[in-house]
Amino acid sequence: MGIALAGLVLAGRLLRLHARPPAAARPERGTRAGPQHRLQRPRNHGQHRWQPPRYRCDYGTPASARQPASARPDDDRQAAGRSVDLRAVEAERTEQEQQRRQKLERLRSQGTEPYLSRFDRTHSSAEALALFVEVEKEKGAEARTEPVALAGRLVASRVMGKATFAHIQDFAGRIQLHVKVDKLGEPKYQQFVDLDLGDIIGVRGSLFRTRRGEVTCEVEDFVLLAKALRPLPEKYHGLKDVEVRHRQRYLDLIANPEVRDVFVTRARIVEETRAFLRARGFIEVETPVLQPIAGGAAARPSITHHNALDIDLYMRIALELYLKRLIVGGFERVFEIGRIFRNEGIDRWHSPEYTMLELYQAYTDWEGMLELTEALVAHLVQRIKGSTSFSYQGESIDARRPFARLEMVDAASQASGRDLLKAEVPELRRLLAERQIEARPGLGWGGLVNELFEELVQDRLVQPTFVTGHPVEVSPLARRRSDDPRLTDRFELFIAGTEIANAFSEINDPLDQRARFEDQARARASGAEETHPMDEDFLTALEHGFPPTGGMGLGIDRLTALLTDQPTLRDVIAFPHMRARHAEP
RNA sequence: GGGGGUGUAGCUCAGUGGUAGAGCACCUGCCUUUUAAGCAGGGUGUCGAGAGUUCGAUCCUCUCCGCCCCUACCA
Repeated sequence: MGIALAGLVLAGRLLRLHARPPAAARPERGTRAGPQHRLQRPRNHGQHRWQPPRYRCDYGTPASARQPASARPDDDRQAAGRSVDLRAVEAERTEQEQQRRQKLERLRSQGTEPYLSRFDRTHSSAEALALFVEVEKEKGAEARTEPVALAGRLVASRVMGKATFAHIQDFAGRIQLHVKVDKLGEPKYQQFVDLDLGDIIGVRGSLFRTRRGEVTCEVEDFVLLAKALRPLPEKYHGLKDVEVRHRQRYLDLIANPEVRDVFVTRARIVEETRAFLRARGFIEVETPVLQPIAGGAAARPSITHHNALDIDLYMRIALELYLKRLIVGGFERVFEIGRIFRNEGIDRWHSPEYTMLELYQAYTDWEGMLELTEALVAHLVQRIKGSTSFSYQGESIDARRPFARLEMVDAASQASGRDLLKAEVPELRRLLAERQIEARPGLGWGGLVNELFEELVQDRLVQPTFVTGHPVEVSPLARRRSDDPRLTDRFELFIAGTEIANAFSEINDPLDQRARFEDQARARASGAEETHPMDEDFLTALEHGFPPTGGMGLGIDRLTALLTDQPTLRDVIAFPHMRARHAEP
């Protein structure tokens, strides 16, 4: 062990890495006791040592089925069967996994710790390539740089006897390594050859350009930082299986570098949005995710339970009602970018949890929101795409201002060949029926007009288009139009046939708001499935005085899908929800 | 929810009523500027799960499960 340790320390000095000695040499840190000590409260506070959380998560377990863990009848059986299970697990491992585990054991028995704690690299792959190009300018084609330290995942290896070419991959890209036995010496060279694809290593060496022209690190020393126990997906075709790409996104990210770009762009979109809003005087806030009433939209919520309060809570379906409470409290420009949850269907444009931007600005109205939304979207397109237009799934999208505008009722009237402002409910139902569209029960004039719009117009709105003047019936939180009480001061922004943003002049008449909630309750009673719930606490806030306010919501995931040219929302959500896989039916 | 497609080696995919193949990966050997390295040898698999038909099923039938697409609901 002593010799092995010395070798490791030597390697550590060479590479300036901070390798921890093997576990056996540092008993004080080799167990879980270390981290737990840090969680302990000071001794003079009595017996308050760290303990596991008292309440286990029994979410979803019927009360009748709950019992102490020790009382569960199958616990003993599981404990007794453990060794058998482990053998079964071992037998189920693939040959490659077994080989890698054996290799791991061999390394440990030789005194090499295959999982180190730190490696100080000097350059990323991209920085190293740039460095070489700079040096090459001065010294010409035969240039060699000073040694650099690089780290990454081994993704390709071409062993050619006494020399090996390999590639490591880091966040910035890939870089080639050249490993020669006469640089490393026989034992160390053999260790390199024994590495597996997927292992994470650190290397040190100078940079040069090969005959074929690739900038390459001539490895003088290397260290294994983390052994991979499972093989990588195929190097040429990448990982194609959509199910695996989603369930094991990390493999997708390793094997398909363009996937990383999507999530980097997603982060940039959020950052640009924040910067844009901050520059306009908006303050970012956070409001409850768990809510006693799931309001701000008409959607089915997910439900959860809080043990200490012993109340059921809903996962929020919108940010709206709490942000408005902040406006009541005197905030004049607020926004939140947060996850919301809707317990509904999943398809290419719908996800059970998604990220919404909502913002509220006092003393402005829907037209102020329209200006802001148009400016924000045009700004994001410019910043992300570097242009005023972009391509989405083969369709060219022109995001130059001003975006098109369309009155919802006008558009639906034109598409249906009838002036819907003058049409009555039976005629609207007939228009829908003629087109084999089944109108949901309980819909009135506004709901049916909205239905006609969605069926006949929405899909055709490929270019950015503001649709204005939604019916009151489908807008329980939007201010009524002064010149037509059936409509509201509202707009939605459509791009590529999908709704991206939704905004309106907020209701600041608490009595009107109460009446709207009551309308919603009536709609529910006559069969509408999703209606806005009554929220007395919110009404109380409005009754204290709510300034004229414009509000807007924007779907970050959908916008990201557009700006990254991804066909579905799943492609811009790192870990999309999927059904659990069952071994047995 | 309804319709269609799909599931075969670690990955990408062929294929057949007589228990299975290719490329990459992997294992053995050779190879010191290669790059989808190459050459020689090796198949490592509950053919998604269960039942049925059959002498025999990965293939045919039924049921179930996952995933994808369309459709319905929601944004």
